Amino acid sequence: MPTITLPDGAQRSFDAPISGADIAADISKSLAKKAIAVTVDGALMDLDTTVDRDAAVSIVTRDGDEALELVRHDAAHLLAQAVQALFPDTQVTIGPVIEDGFYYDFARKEPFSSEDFEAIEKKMAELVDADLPTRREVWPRDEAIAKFKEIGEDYKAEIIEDLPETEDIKVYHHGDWYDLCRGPHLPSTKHIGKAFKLMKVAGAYWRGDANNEMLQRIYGTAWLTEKDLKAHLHRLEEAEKRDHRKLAKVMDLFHMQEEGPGSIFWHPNGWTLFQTLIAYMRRRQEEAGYVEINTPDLLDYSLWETSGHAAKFGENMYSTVMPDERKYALKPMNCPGGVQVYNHGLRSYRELPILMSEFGKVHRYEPSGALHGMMRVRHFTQDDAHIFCTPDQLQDECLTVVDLVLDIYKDFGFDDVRIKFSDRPEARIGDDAVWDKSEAALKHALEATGLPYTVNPGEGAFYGPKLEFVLRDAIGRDWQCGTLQVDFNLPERFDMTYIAEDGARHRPVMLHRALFGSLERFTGILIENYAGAFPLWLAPVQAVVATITTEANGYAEDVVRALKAAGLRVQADLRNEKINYKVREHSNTKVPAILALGAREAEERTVSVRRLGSKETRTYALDEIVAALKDEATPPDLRA
RNA sequence: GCUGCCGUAGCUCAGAGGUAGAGCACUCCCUUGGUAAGGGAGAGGUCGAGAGUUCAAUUCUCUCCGGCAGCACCA
Repeated sequence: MPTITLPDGAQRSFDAPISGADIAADISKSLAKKAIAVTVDGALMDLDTTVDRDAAVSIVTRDGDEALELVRHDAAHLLAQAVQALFPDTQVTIGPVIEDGFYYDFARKEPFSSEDFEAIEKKMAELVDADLPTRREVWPRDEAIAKFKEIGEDYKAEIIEDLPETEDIKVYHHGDWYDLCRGPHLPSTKHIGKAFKLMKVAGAYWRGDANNEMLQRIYGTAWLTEKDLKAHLHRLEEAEKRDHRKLAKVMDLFHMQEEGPGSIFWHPNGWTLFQTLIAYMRRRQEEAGYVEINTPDLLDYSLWETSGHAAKFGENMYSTVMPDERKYALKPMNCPGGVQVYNHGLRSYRELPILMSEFGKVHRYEPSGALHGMMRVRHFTQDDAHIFCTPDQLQDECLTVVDLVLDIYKDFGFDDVRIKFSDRPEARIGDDAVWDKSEAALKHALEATGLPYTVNPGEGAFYGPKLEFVLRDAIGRDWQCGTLQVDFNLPERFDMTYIAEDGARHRPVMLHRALFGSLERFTGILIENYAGAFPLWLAPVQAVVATITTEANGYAEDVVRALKAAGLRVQADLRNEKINYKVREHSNTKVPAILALGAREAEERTVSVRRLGSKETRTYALDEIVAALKDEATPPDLRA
């Protein structure tokens, strides 16, 4: 006879197995009305689940934390039900909950278009109004396969065939319509509500495998209330305004054109930002004991065969046979170049660790569909470095890199960096003892930060484990920026050695690390992170001196000269335009400080300053504002 | 690379089987104006490229190139 324990600690005993719904009813009438599911010993289950043993039970209502996921999952079913009602020639496959919503993958010859959405949404709303009750059935495996095959749902049949023998084949009915599903689900369609919206349709491979047929995936978003839905749509709109591709146009940072797919034409403003980032990184690295090198972009293909890139990465490499009949390839990575520098001469253990950095431009023939603004390009600059050290030094070096990268991200306002740890993959080189050591070193360095991280089992490089530092863009996409990898492979392939204390040659360990990762990608992330409103030290144009009347032109030139002398990036706007016009234009292009000058300022040797994002103006003495801006424009690493 | 959508002036976009329009930007003129668009005039396009259908294609069809969304890929 079950005794159930409620979240507040209260216990209730029942004479016979009892359903979640009845437990709710036993507690209160109002709760029974609001109940949509139960958790039994922490596991979320259907409301009609029968509890036949002692357990901790809580009744889930629409106010509970679990409600949103249930609503979204039911919304996915609702979508499938509506689609099959309207387009009977459609097969269903899977429809999971994702961040902010759900999707459902359909197989149908005719493409869906977003024009179909209105009709589908209308149908979904009708099904909600119909308040179709949910009914769960457990079917014998063979019958389930036969049934789904019979009704032409081959994908469902395939899913069941692949389910473990031990798993119940659960089928959820919503009215007449039914779907294979693990559950749980809401008691009826009414509980889904109508705060959902279909967002987009796109192709997706069956079971995520590019060798399989392509299905049509319809994405939707679903929320508990209309207000939440509106807020979400508003957030999306706001995020779109931060899109670096749009802002880069407005701010005149770079452009791309057809002849160079995935290639950036840096404009003066963008290049200034790029160079500011490099200068910053160069200082940080120098301070951390790095030396900087530079190696050729184009090298004989044999080098890439030695390194293993030809075999592993060849499809992504640009290569060409020249009139001298030699085959050359543009470097897709900097590491072999760095190794050549290391190998040029004998190395002593006394030199190690060697921290060798290179701002190297790498060239990768990325799949056309992967290209995305500055985030995924075919030619990009890495703030790369290779650390050559003894196995004993490995752990300390990892730790130093992790500390450095996180400290650097802080300078750019990134506090919530996602970190991923990827360990040994199936296909790998090196014996397990070496992997044990390298994984432990990397993991220890990571854990020393105290930051949360996720593990990607088996996702490491074939030559060693890696850390990825992931930043999120304005539209919610995650991009890997920094990385730290342990490598036992290249030292082997390139026969790298150092002379140890014992006078014999030993094999060094190599760390690959990039902190920004790609300057191009990091710039894109930065634009979105700041919505273009850069802190002064990063802003390509830090101040504009705008005249109100031509009478102030002479004085404006003095002001510009004074600001330039203080090392500031400043432009004069002496155009015959009203100050309103100038303020508007320079605000739109995100100039952090507008210094307006009229007859009064010229007379008093002052400037009237308006800062981006503020409507106020303040008047300063010239010396005062020059000093203040100079101070503010000091990069974070150069501050006292 | 795959599926779908898209490609018109520097930018944002409208348009239609009879060879093109707006706003902003640009040039010139007037205006010297005090913190988010002063007024006027002018210039600017092989309608992504190629082929086909048609009396006629920028518009319809096909191929290619490029972009967007997602998938796959991604040190």
